[in-house]
Amino acid sequence: MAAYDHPDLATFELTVVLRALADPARLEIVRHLARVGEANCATLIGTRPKSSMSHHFQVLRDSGILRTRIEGVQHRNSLRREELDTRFPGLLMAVLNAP
Amino acid sequence: MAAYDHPDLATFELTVVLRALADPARLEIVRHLARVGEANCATLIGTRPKSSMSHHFQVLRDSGILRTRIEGVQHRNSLRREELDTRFPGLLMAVLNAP
DNA sequence: CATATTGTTCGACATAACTCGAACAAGGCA
DNA sequence: TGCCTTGTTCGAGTTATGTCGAACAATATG
Repeated sequence: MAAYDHPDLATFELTVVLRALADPARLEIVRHLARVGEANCATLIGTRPKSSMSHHFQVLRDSGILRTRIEGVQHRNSLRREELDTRFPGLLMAVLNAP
Repeated sequence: MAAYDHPDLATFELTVVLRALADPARLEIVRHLARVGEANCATLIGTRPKSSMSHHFQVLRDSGILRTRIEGVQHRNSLRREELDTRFPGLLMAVLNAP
């Protein structure tokens, strides 16, 4: 498996990021990653099928919210916190702290 | 025209608010209101037809982002800043300050 | 009352988005 | 090599969302 493409910080679009966060499944993923730091896809699958999760990870990746690092067979995901904070100060924190 | 229903602070849903903000037209409306304080629908219509704008205002209203006050024939819109800030601290500011 | 102004509502259409099974790809290991 | 694990990709189906014209409602004004 080839490495993923991650968008550059300067190209993050606010509406794209907001749309990516505006889904319950993805919000759950983001909050989980905020707690554990890094996780592979499997550990994040609740009751949803793999293909659905793969889709959500792609949306999050394409928007710039997370990064996926390949290690063997596993794909390790983590938030791009510093970059997100640089481009959209306070946004991620507000979302993570929200009820 | 009867007064509008505005959702209660405690019922604001993060995903609903994010989805409402995740549209270019609505983001423009929100940013404009942040600048001018209050505005009726007509002054916010760019090239879009009235029915489209009415739809966007409804989405923003239903999510809790803005309030609409009826004064004669005009409907005056303004952000529910304090309430939004109470429920989602920092969120609106992050969105308004974003590039 | 007649008319203009402001917006809403309705209905239809187009497009985007989420969901999920099935097939596929790549790495690790016996 | 054969098989298991981890995810992706594809395709189809369903639902949600945005767009816009046309008709309607409410208020103000001549």
